[in-house]
Amino acid sequence: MANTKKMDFVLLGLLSHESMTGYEMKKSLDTVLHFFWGGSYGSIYPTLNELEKDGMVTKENVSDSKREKIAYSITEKGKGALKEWLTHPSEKDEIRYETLLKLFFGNETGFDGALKHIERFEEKCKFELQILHMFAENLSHVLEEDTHKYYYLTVTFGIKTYESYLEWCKDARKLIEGWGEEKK
Amino acid sequence: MANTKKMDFVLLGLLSHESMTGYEMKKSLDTVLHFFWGGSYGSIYPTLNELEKDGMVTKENVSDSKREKIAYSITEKGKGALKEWLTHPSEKDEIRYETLLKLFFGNETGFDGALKHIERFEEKCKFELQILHMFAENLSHVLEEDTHKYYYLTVTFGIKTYESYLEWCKDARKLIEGWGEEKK
DNA sequence: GACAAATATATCAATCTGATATATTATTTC
DNA sequence: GAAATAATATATCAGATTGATATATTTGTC
Repeated sequence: MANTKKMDFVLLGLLSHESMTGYEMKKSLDTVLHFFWGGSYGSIYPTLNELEKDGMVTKENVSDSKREKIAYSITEKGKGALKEWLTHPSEKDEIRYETLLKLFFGNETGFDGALKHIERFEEKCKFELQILHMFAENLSHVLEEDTHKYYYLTVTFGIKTYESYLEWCKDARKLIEGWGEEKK
Repeated sequence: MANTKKMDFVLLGLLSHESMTGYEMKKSLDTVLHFFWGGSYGSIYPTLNELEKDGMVTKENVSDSKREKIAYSITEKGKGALKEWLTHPSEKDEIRYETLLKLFFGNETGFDGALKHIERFEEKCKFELQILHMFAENLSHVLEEDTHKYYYLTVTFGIKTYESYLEWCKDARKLIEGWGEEKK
């Protein structure tokens, strides 16, 4: 499948919910999708132009309001392509955790170094969990709408995983502290 | 920090454990690091050449055995660079789950489509968990060695997270099935 | 009224992936 | 024991993506 480009479908998916600008898509990627996907301007804007050339989306200059912007909408062809992709099994599920990487090579820096990485990770998880709980609370009031149902599922995924990360942090700290005691 | 290249440190880290060939590093990435990091030949071999040019590693042609191969070893300079990187806070901790992405856009394919993605994800998690439990069991006998301690920590991370994924799968399936009932 | 923050689009070098090419050795199957 | 398949080993490349940066306007704040 060549070099299996995903950004196409991410943007089509967002546009299947509602028409928006590239900038707004980036904001969605940084907030609601942030817990399981990412994306940068460097792939958003070029991809949008390709999608338009291929008839998957249509552009509309919305300069009537104060600011010049380009609102994109999904076409029937775009919806078809999205649907087709959605029915295929997922290929790439992966985590890329620098924290774990540094922990794995921890013997170079010792127990103290490892503990610092874990503590920092712990703080980040607590912060993200707060946001996720807020999302869940807000969504719980509007679950009648179908798109919100699926959004809610991904939020519960985030909560489950971050909670398990925090549990692991506690266990890992205890293990390391125990190893520290051995050495004395 | 420019375009923050990580492969340098991944390879230096592996070589800090023991000298090996590029092929063996790839195998490590596909097995022990697989649960939190990745890497392809297309970045391994070029990076190894750069590292040698920079005096971070040394090459040694090991053609004495049956097969021609190049064994790499880390230098003192390389160890210094690795240590320096290890003490810096981690920057990039992220998951990229196509399953979650497809689930998020699930209203295009409906409950059945969502359930299929979750079931496939569930199977994958069960499979990975088996491997992780095997790793944990093997490691538990050799925990005296420091490098194994850190390895063990990453394995327990994998177990904790995959177990929480499985819990989420169960919850998510129930939720979706409930939503399916509503519609009837 | 000045200054910072947010909105909005766009591009680029550096990086990494996934695929492919090539060649040898080890192992399995008939 | 020959043939087919899998594993070992290195290497390269097009295509995808990131992170940074450039530019310009508008909104909000002190």
